[in-house]
Amino acid sequence: MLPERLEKPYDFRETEERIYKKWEESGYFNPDNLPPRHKEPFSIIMPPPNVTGILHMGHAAMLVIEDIMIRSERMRGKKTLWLPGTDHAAIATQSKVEKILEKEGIRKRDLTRDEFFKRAEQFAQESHDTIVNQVRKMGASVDWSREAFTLDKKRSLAVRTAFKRMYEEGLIYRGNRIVNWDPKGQTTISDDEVEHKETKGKLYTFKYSHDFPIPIATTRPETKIGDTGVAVHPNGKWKEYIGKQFMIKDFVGYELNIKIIADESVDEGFGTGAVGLTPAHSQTDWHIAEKNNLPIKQVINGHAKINSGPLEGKKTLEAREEIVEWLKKNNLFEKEEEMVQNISVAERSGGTIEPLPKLQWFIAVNKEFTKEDGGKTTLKKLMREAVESGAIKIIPERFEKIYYHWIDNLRDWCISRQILYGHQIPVWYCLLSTCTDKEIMYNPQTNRMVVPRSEKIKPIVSIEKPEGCPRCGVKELHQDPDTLDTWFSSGLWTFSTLGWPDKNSLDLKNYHPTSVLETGYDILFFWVARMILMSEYFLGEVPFKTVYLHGLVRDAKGQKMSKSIGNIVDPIDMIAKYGADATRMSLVIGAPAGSDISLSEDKIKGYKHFGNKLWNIARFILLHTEEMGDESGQPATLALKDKEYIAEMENLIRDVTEALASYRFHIAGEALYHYVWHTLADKIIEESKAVFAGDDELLKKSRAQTLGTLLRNSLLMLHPFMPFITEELWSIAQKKDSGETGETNKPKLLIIESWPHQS
RNA sequence: GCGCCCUUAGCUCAAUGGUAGAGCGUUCCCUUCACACGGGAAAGGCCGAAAGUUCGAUCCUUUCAGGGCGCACCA
Repeated sequence: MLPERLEKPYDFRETEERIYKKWEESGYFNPDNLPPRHKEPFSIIMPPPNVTGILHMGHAAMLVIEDIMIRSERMRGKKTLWLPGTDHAAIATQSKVEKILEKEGIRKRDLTRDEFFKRAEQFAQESHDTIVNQVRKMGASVDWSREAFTLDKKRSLAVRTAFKRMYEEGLIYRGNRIVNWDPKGQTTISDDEVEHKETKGKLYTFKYSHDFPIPIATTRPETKIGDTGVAVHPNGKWKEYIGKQFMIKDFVGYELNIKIIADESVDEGFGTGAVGLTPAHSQTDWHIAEKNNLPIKQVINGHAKINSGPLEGKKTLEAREEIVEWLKKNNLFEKEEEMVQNISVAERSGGTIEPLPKLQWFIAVNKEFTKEDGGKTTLKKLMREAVESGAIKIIPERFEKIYYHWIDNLRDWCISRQILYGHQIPVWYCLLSTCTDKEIMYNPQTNRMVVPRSEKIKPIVSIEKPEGCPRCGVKELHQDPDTLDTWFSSGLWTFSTLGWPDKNSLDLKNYHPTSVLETGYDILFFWVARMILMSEYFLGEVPFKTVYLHGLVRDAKGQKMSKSIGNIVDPIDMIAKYGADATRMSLVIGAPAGSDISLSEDKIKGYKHFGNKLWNIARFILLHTEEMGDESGQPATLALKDKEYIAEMENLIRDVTEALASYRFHIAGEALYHYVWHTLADKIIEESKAVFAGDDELLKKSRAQTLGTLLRNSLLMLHPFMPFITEELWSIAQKKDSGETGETNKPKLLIIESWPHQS
C-alpha cells in the first residue's frame, strides 16, 4: 500500500510553501525552542543583503551554503542560531532612490533631509519585504524573531556608542587630508571603493618657464597650476638644484613658487627624472609635501573644475587642453607620448575620482593605543593578529595571504560621507561666534553647513543629542550633516545583532564569537576585515572563528552575470520553474570554496530530475517495506548482500560527514547525489526487484529492512541540501509508520532529527 | 611592478600520488508493474608544454605559454 501522497508525482510548488510554514510554526528556527539535547551553540550571522532591490544568485548561493551548515549542525545536536538581516547600504540605496525621484521629476534638493530620508526608508522597506520573501522561498532556516537591519534603532545605538568610544580613544579623528572625492556622487569614498581602470593616456613633457632648469613630465597638466615643488632623486642628475626655489611669474596666467626637493621615491628612469609636486591633488605628492613642508595649493574644486584664476570654472579636461596649447604657444612644450595609465573611478557612481584635501572623519589604523590588558597595539595589528594567530581561519586558505597584503597597504579609513541616507554622525557643533572664531554659513532647510567647514569649530561627540553646548551653554546645536560609511555599521554586525552595547545580553554571551562567517570573497576587505577590526577593538575577541568564502555566480559560459549582457539567472524564476531544492543543489555541487560557480538553467533542471528520482526511490521502497527503519540499527537477520549495502551506507555517512566538517559542501553533495542515483537506484533497487519477485520470505524481509535504512539515512543526509522534498518524504514515511502503530506517535520533523551515526 | 588563481570529455566545471567524474550535449536500444523528470548500452580525455622528485604524477617541485583576478602613490 502506497501512502496517498506518494501516488502522485512530486509537486514542489504545492509542497515547498507548505513545508516552510510547518517549519516556522514548529519554532525550531529559533534556538530557544530547540529540544534539550541541543546544547552547544552554533551561530551564523547572515551577511545582510543590501536593500537596493532583489536577491541575485550570489545571495542564493550564500543562503544555501549557510543553510547547509545550520541544518546539518542542528541535526548534529547543536543549538543553532542563524540570524537574518538587511543592510541599508548608504550610497547604493541613496543613488537608487535618487533615480526613482528623478523619474518622478523630483530633484533631491527640493526635498528636506527628512523628506528624502522618508522616501529612502519607504524604498528600503519595500525592498526588505521582497528580500525576506525570497529568503523564505530558498528554504533558509533563519530565526526571524531576531531579524536586524543595519539602520534600525538598536543598530543605531551601537553605531553611536562605537563612534564615541573610538573618538575618545583618539582612533576616530577629524582631519584635513586628501580624500577620494567623487565629483559625480558629490561625496568622499573609501580607498576600497575606488577602482583602477586601465586607460590610454598621454604623458606630456614641458617646462614651467624658460628660466626653470628641469623639464617635468605629467599626465595631468591641469593640476600643474597647483604645483609647489619638484622632487628629484637625491643622487640623480638634477641633484645640483636641490634646495633651490624658483618663482614663476606667469604659468598660464598663474604664479608658481616651486621648491626643488629630494625624495628617494623618484624613479630616475621614468619621464624626466623629476616629479612636479601637486600636494593638493595627489596622495603621493601630499606625503612628500608634508615631509618637506611644501605649501598645499588647491586648484580643483569638488565639481572637478578649476577653482580660481584665468581658468576658473573650466572642467579639468578643458583646462588640460588649454594648458597644453599655452605651453606649445610659449615654446615650453617638449613632447607628448602615448601611455597606459590607471584611472581611478568610483565603484558606485562611475565618476572619475578627484583627490582633494577635505575636512573629514577618519579611523586611525596605525595609531597606538592601550588594550585592556595594558599592552599597546594598533587597529592594523589587531586585524593582522586575529588571522595570524589562527584565531580566525579563512577558507580557502589562500585568501589569508590576500588579506595580509591588503592590511599592509591599509591607510586611515575615511568614514564620513556627504550623503543623506545612513547613520548621521553623532557629532554636534555649537555655531555661536563665542564658541568659534569663524563665521559659518548654515542652511537650516537642508541641515547643511555650507562652508567653510572648519577645524576651529569644536566637535561635541555624544551618543544622544546633547542638551546644550558644554562651553557656552547655548541650546541650539547642529549635528554634523555627514553620514557614516555603510561599512562602519556593518563592521559591528556580528555583535550589534546580538545585543551590544548591552554587555549583559544573553545572546552576546551565548553566540559570540560566531561560528562561521560565510560570504563572497569580493567583500573580504570591505566587510570581513572591518568586522575583525571592530570586534577585536570593542569586545577583545574575534567576530567569528571561520570565514568561508564563496565565489561569484557566473553564467554557463563563465561570464559575469550582468543586466547589459542579459544573462542574469534569477533565483526566484528558477525556484518557480524547478523548485528551491533543485536551485540549491545547483549552487552547491561543483562549487568549492573561493572559486566561481558557473550556472546554467540546464544544471538546475538536472537537479530537479534528481528530486524526481528521489521521490520515486521512496515510492519503490515504501511500496515494499512496512517502515523506513529506525535508529535501533540493523537486525541480526540481515542477508549477506544487505550487510554489504549497510556497510556501503556507513562509508557514505563517514564521507559526507567528513566533507561537511571540512567545509567541502560540493563533495558532500556530489557524494550523496552519486550514491542515491547510481548506487541506491541503479544498482540496489534494480537488484531488489528480483528479490521481491522471488519467494524467499526471509530474503524479502531482510531487503525491505535494509532499503528502509538506506532511505532513512539518505533523507537525513540530503536534508541540509534539499530540505523540502526530504522533509515531505519524511513526513509521508512517518505517517505511514504512525498510522499503523496508532495515533499517539506525533510525527517528528526531519529538521530536528539526529544526523546518522557513524560507525 | 607585487601577489594569487585557472588551463581536465563538444560546452561549463569537479575530484584524485596508483583503473579520471557531474550537468548539459551526441549515437543506439527499451514505454519492464518506483520514475520517459526514466532505464540500458556507447562514443568522447596521452588531465596546457617541458624538465625534475617518486616504484609510480593529471595531482608535488621548477620553468614556460595562454587566460582570469586582487593589490599598487609610475609622476
